[in-house]
Amino acid sequence: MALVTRTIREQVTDQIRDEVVAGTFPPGEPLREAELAERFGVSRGPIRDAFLQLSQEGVLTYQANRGVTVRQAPKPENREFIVSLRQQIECYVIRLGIGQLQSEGADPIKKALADLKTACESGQAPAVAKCDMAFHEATLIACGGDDFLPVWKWLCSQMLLTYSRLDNYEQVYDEHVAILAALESRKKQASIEAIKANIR
Amino acid sequence: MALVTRTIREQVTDQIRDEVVAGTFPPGEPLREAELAERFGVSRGPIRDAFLQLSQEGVLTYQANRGVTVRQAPKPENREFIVSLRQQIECYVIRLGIGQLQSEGADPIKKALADLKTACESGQAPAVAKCDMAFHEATLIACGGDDFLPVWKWLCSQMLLTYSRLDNYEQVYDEHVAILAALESRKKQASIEAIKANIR
DNA sequence: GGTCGGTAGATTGTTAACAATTAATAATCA
DNA sequence: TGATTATTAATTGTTAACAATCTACCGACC
Repeated sequence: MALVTRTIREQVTDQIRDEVVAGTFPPGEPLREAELAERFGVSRGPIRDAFLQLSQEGVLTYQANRGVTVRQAPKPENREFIVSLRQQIECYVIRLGIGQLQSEGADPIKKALADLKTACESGQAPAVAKCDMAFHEATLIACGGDDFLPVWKWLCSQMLLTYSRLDNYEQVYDEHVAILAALESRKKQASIEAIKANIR
Repeated sequence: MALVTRTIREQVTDQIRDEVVAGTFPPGEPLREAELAERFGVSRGPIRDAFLQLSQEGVLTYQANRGVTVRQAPKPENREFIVSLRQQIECYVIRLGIGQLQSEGADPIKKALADLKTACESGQAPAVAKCDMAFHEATLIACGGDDFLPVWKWLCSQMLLTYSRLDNYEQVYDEHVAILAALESRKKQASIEAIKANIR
């Protein structure tokens, strides 16, 4: 059992990230360590760790002795550039790694796609956004792009902080089906086109 | 007095980052919390915070319950791409922000340039690398690119982990003089060219 | 009326002790 | 002998208490 033993810090970090992205906390208002510690039933230590990590990820803003707040969304004029950087990274990793992608290497991507399907059917935007990211992360890992994960996550966080285009869940799902299909058939150019069409 | 009150965590983080970049710790060998805590005369708390932050910055690699190690340098084939991303960010920020750059806004850049001169004359590679980064950081801030600082720092860390081209200190200094001159005269295209020539 | 200074409460920063996990060594059994 | 399981030491993860800092409030003074 117990394939992975997740530490409290990791669980708390994921939970807070989800809530911030889902818009639970009003922007500008500080997140209090003691409050969250009590809510999760843990001490302030892991909460502090989570705050620090999420600040680095670009989800929260940290000020010494004054705590953290939800990071304000990037300026609209910067969004296009951020999207471009994320596109470049995913396309670069695929271009380099699709050749050595084994057939069983795509299994995590398939699983992520199944989760995404469930989320789309449920119609809950935060769940869809989370599964969407998980799909792309699985793709990056499968293509050997682990090295770029931190910077990729930062870019994704910035995108998630802005209003996202999660309106047509059916289309979202279809686009990812197309990505997986192109990857599995080892079509480099088609995969890149599918990724570019999806990231926007 | 006391322009900024730097927390212990920040001081420790900077110190460890400097040492890692300078090559103090052999790659692969774990960094021990207790050992560093004793060396700095603080408790393990701030050390843990520093480890966590530096892992996010891409300087260290963190494994649950097993500590951190110096991150191995990115694969050589990825270096060119990383350099390209950093170039794009700096050029983008300058393109967008050079218009609203006030004359006194360049003061921190001038100060960074003076520090760089001192470092180049001393001939110590780690000091030069640090001042080099500080110069570019000051430039980004002056042009209103604060938002991109985390992702920019990650890219820089990756570059610093590979063997760098710090051989001709005089040229390094001259290149930065050229950058500042172009910025101060508000020449957008010339600034971008100077930046591109320097980042490699 | 407005500003300066101080006090009290709230909040974050740091520490040291304790718990849980890991890795290496020794002991047991086939 | 070889492999497998206890044991133990080293290390990280978590907690709770203590210290330092900041914020808001209130009163004295000009």
